[in-house]
Order: sequence, then structure tokens, then C-alpha cells
Amino acid sequence: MAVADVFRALGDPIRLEMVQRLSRSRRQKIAALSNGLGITRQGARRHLQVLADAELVRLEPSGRDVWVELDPISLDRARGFIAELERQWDVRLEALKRSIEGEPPSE
Amino acid sequence: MAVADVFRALGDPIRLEMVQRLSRSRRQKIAALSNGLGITRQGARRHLQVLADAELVRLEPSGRDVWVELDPISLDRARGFIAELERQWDVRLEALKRSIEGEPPSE
DNA sequence: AAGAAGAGCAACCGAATTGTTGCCTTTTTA
DNA sequence: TAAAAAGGCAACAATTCGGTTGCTCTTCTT
Repeated sequence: MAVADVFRALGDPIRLEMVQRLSRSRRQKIAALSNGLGITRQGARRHLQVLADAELVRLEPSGRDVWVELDPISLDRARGFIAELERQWDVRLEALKRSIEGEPPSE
Repeated sequence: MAVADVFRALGDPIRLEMVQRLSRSRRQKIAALSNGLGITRQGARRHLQVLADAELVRLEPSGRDVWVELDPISLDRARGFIAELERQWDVRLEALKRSIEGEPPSE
């Protein structure tokens, strides 16, 4: 899974809400996770599949129900990607600052 | 702009490539940014608008050209959001660990 | 054994996204 | 001043998304 797919999966308010709920509980059943989102269970299930495909979430069937739990690894990859972007940005900025300080005064 | 919109904007390999390029340079012209992406300038321009709407990028017209530069603030918000999710996850995990340690041994 | 709970699957629909082509305008520059 | 460079804008097509309805299947529970 490319990191863009992880961002894409996070790029929807309903899926973000689901991830947020899961970050605060160990695991939940699909039906419970689908409540209070303003969409049907089947609609919510679609979203869950997107999250599962991006490996942000694991689905574990157990008898009649399916447990949904967060997989923090993809989350960490996404955060790491952004952190690296910011690092590049800072590196460039520092280099610029140094080069300006090295310049002779302009007047 | 909701944070979901920022993630959504990052959720595309072409836009991610653009952001990556911009993190390493101060600013670039639209035409330059559009090269080597496998799409037309107009296609690339669409992507840039998505990034601009999510405030990941600023567009600054100057005479004939338009300079594109990264705006690190949205990037930071996105990273902060993920960091908070991970924090929640850890808090929950720690609480669980403590409650297990507090339990009397099961045999 | 019957009903309820949890969930899967497929078809369908409207809206949004992604990318294209074609053409126009403005600003440089040779 | 004429050509080239940079870019804007609109229309169009294909595809994907987000959500729904309707039905079926399996597994608990009483």
C-alpha cells in the first residue's frame, strides 16, 4: 500500500471519525461503529473497507460478529511521511538562512 | 478547512509528488511543477488547485507567471492530528496495561 | 425450534474526480 | 513589433465515490 492510499483513506470526515473512535477503544463491532454517523450500516461498511484496504484498520471475524481494531502502523507511516516533508522544508530553510548570513551586506 | 480535506488533498500520488518537490525548493512555477508527472499542464493545474484549496500550497501570481510554494501550516495540522490519534491509542493501551497489572493473578 | 442480531453481497444512482482538447489572454523577449 | 512563454477557462468523457435498497446467510439466544 502506497502512503497516498493511507492519506486518501483518512481524507473523509466519516472515516476520520471512525478512526478517532477506534483510537480510544480497543475494538468495536461493525454495527456499533456504524451508529451516529448519519449513514446506513452498509454505507459505513464501505468506509470500513477503505480503511481496511489502507491497512489502517484490521477486521477480525469472530462467530457472528466482526471486530474492528485500529492498526497503528499505517498511521505511523503517514505521520512519518509528513515529518519527513517538514524536515526537508527545514533543511532548505536553514541552508537559505546560512547562505544569506554568508553574503556580504547588500549596501 | 477541515483536516479531512488536507488528508484528501494528500491522498493522490501526483499531488504527493508535487508536495515533495515543493518541500525541497522554495518555490516553483506551475509549468516546472507540471513536468514529468505524466499528465498535461492543465491536468497538473487541477491538482494544484486541490492543494491550494486545502491550503497546503500558496499560489502567488507575479507578472506572467505564478509561483507555487508550500504552506507548512496545514502539513503541521495533519501531522498533529495523527499524533493525537496515536496518543489516544497509547493512553488507552497504558490504562489497559495498568488494569491488568492490578488484577490478581488468574491462577 | 423460532426469532433476533450481526453481517455479506449485488445492483443501482447521482455527484464528484481526473484527465483531455481547444482556444484565448497577457506578458516577456528577441 | 512579432513570436514565444506562461497561464486561464470551458466543455467533454470516463471513472470512481458515496450512499441507498433489498435480499440472503449464519450464528446466538430464549
